[in-house]
Amino acid sequence: MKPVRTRFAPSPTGYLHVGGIRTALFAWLVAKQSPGGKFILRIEDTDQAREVQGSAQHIIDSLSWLGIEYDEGPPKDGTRNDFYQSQRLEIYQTWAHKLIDAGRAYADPYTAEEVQAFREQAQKEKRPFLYRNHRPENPPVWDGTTPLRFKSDPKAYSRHDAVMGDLSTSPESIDDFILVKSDGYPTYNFAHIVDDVDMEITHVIRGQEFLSSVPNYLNLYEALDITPPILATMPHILGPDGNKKLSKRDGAKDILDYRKEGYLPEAMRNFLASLGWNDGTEQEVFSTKELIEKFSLDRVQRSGARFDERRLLWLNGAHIRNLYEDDPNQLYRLLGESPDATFWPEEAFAAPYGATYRKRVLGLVQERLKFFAELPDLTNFFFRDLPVDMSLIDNNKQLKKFSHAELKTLLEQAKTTLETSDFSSDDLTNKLNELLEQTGQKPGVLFSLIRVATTWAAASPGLADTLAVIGKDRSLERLNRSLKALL
RNA sequence: GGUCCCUUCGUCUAUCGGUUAGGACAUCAGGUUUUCAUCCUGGCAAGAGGAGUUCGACUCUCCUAGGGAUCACCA
Repeated sequence: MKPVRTRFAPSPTGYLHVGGIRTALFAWLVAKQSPGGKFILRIEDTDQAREVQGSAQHIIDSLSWLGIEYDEGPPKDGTRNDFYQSQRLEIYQTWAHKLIDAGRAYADPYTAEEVQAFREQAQKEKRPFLYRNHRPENPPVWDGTTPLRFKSDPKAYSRHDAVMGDLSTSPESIDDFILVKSDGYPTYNFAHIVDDVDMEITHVIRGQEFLSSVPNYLNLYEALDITPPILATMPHILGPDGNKKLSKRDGAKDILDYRKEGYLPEAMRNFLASLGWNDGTEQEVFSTKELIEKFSLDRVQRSGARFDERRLLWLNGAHIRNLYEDDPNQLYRLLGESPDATFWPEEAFAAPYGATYRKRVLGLVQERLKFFAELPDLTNFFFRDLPVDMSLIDNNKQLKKFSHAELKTLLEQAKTTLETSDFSSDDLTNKLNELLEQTGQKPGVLFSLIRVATTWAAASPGLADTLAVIGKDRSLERLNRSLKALL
């Protein structure tokens, strides 16, 4: 049994979005779950016109962020090697001549306009256009200045697709497609077949857009006397609305945008895998180790899955909580390691605060953190005094029933009591309970008031914990300031 | 139009002929001494339609409808 070798073969025409990266993930999982399996990255840059500068590097960076490391492929610094199709032109030439010699390829004598005329003619007659109906009887010798076409042998096929199951097609699906363009570059249809053989690829995993071309590929494999690899066709990921496949045009995000917003690669892998795959149990949260163990192509859904970012958000939160429980320092480290930016509020690195303080803050907010970029909103009041905002009191459903004078009296009492606390979390809890008795107020009123007066934030963690972290001096300072504001 | 694929809650999905059609996200309602979140409890919510096979069909077959892919010197 040959070792498993899978590949991801994008063309460098822009960034990667979730649709493309999911295909890469699945190919990677198939390779990793097999002992000795290899995952290969190949850049399909045979269309000079569509190539976008820097996108090969961008693809490499995206895979790297997601931890989808390839065993063979382009150098990480972006220099070109044999894993760029543009560097393999001689190889395609050699194979092209094999086909010519075998009488299975011929020079296309028509101009683009002539072919177009055939096409329109067929369309007018409401008949499918097949180039092979116009196959020239005595094609000229191919000199490389015209396209080279495959001389097909149309027939029906029944085949098995690792995802889609048993498929069958009629001879109408097969035509004389172009192998080599007049600029000397091979088409995808030709190049990928040659490369997959050359690189000993065992599983070709790719998107649904290629499904209708597969009969042509099968025909070419036969002409080349090659046993086709295992073919697996992934259904498309659909955009948030409509039934169109997810595309950059419709605003599909660059996968690296998720890094910028502070999503965990682990969560992203989980999310991607769950779009169209599950293991048949009710498990939702998977570690990557589990994905490698449990993934299988035959459990991939055959219909398209709609991309729902809310699910990603939830999964990311779940993974953040797991991460923290495993090792609080791990989350802390990740927050500092982003190549894009620090996720902490700017003030978090000012003089009075150190790693210990930031870690305490993180302990209080980790369970409400969905992605790192919202950290400043969740924690800014730990690091700076927020401006007094009376609407937080006047719009509060508990507090708006009271006059400012009444609230001020309550707050005075709170201050007196809190001044006697050592500001440990436990002692604060006791003191706050005493205060409830003293004032006869409901916690809803008293705690809301103190919370707002010491943070001026719309939301915060539990009161005692929050005050303990903010500290005695600063908490009392803020109380004084709030008392002044409550005239 | 030709060829091919798909069709279970709003969304992602489970079900290998027999289930009160299950779970998760989202949403709604409660609870956990305030808020936000977490966590817990509960609610709402689905087999596109029609024939057939069968004792029995979401599951198998056919038809219809709907959706999608593709029909480039793009991948």
